[in-house]
Amino acid sequence: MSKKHRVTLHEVAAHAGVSTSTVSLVIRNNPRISEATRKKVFDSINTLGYVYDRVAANLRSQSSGIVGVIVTDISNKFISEFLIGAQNTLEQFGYTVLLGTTFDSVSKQDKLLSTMVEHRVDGLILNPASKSSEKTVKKINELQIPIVLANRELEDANCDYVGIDYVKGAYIAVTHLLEKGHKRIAYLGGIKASSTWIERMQGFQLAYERAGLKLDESLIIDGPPTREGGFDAVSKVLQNENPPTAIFCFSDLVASGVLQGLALHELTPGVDIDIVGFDNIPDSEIYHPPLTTVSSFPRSIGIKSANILYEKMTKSSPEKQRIILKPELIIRETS
Amino acid sequence: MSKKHRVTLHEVAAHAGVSTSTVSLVIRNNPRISEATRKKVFDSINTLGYVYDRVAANLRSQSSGIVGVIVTDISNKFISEFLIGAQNTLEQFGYTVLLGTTFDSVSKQDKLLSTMVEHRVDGLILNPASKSSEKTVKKINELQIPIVLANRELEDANCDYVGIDYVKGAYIAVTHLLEKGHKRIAYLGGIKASSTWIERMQGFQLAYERAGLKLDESLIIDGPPTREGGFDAVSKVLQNENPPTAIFCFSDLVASGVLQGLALHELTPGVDIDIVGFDNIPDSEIYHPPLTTVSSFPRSIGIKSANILYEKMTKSSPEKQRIILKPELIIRETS
DNA sequence: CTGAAAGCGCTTACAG
DNA sequence: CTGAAAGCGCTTACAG
Repeated sequence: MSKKHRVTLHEVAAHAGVSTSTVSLVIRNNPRISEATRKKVFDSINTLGYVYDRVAANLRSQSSGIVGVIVTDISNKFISEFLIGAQNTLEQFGYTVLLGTTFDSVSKQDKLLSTMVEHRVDGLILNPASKSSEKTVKKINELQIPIVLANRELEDANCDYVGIDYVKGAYIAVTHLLEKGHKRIAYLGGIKASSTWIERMQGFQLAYERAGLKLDESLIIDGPPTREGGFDAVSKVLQNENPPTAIFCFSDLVASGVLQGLALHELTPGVDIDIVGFDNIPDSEIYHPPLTTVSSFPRSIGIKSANILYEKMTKSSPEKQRIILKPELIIRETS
Repeated sequence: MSKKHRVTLHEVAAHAGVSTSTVSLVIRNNPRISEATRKKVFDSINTLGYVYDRVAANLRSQSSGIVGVIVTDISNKFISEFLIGAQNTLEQFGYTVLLGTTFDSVSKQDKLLSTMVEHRVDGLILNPASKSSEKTVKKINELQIPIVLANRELEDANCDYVGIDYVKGAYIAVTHLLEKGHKRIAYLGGIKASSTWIERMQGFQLAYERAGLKLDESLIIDGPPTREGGFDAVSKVLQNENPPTAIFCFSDLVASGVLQGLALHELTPGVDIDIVGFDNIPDSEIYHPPLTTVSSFPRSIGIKSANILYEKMTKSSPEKQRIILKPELIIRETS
């Protein structure tokens, strides 16, 4: 093993006494090579310490074996679970994952999209930033590679999509609160411009309509889909002259901030005020107190996204797919 | 914009009426190209919709612009925070991150290491699997690329390292419990073979020694560094004929499982039994009840790791570095 | 079942 | 300040 020089196919071929084509075929397990030759080549590979150069292979074969996955925030458990599902599935198919995190910034997202294309990714799974604009959609539609959107749908984007039914999720959560007798329910956190926020809002309204109630706009406070966002939103809504008796949170992460804020005001969730989250992240179970929430299925979304992408990358004319998973209500101690 | 064909440097050169070398230099912002030529070339790039092909560039220039980051578990908040730090820093330096998750499996780690090298990553940040063996170390030492280890040190590995002082962290946690009058303290979770477990054990022992106490091996139960691991360990230790009055947990994640297990036995943390975690992940603050824990600094570790790796990738003969961050005790309600 | 030759799309000296 | 030519390390038809 030399220090700087990388062993090439040529050298392996020379050492084994065959042609480079043969070595290439052996490496890729092509069955039309005889067992004897195969063994000879593998011996040479081992003694020379040859390392396959995918960069060269990719240039020649015009595919990279790399899939880009762009998400908004890996420290959000929902997203990290989603990522695990996508990554595991992709790796099983033999792909490697190039990860990008946008922190919900559209400009960062644009940059990542460009970088990934320059790296010739074979496909892309995108969990779009909340404020993705028409410009983003245009860019995505111009991309010449398979792409699937996850968790958040983009209007007019010509892509496959995997997500959950946020309308229904919000509907069951709010209906649960209404059935408990609440008439003033707040909706806290999440970016108003995003499809995920809008769809929850639709479910929220639907539940109100069916109950024959009118909603109070002053109880709807949007903000970043983070713990801080939840903390700020609850602080604001508690200053309302007629404060809510229950809160529907955009996500469990937002709910965690809401719980923090309530503790500060010495309000006990489930007693003084009812709270419902969204996502059912594992930690919601050990929040203080354990959080009632809507269960979505991030890992399944990741797996499904990867499967669809794989089909798009390998089949010639796959059908466009749109998969919507059904949510469930998990009742714990905050309601 | 044609549908299948990718525009090449050649075509841009022809369109702009210059040579490919010139286009190449323009793209890479080489200052020795005149402003006029530069503009002409950029115009052609835009009208043709040219996309830079890094795969080709990388093959020729023998560097990929990609850094591999291999971690044990992105759904662990400590790790995801670490990743954010590393990734942000690396991206600022212009690198793209190829992510690998081992789920603490050594064989998966081996495979990922190979894949990354085949993709010609320029450098590697490795958060080693708990049971990484001598074989792993040998493999790492043979790698011809810069590599920095994070969070867990590997004996005899010839690498830079960034982590925190686990001995001291465990020492301050256990001393805190001893000062509260506890004499039977359990140590739950974590893999016995890993440096992170061993170092905490050393701190644990040191605290006991200074207090003039002898430790009881039956209160030391190792296991996977996960919530499930914590749950299982606490279930076991509670069956001890002389159960502990306090528990030092390998990590906050383990502590979350311990809290779950205690709830099942109707023991109230901070009242019936004291608990201390390790990591100070954001959620520990809203655990039920809020967890006393040792604060480590995952994001800083990520940032430091990336900085050191960058130096190694760019400087010719950097000094070997070993950075150990100091932990702090955060007292909340479980003790 | 195996080999000789061309080429993927860039960058790199080198020449002018 | 710019161009012609070689080459990075593979894979891909094609021929035998």
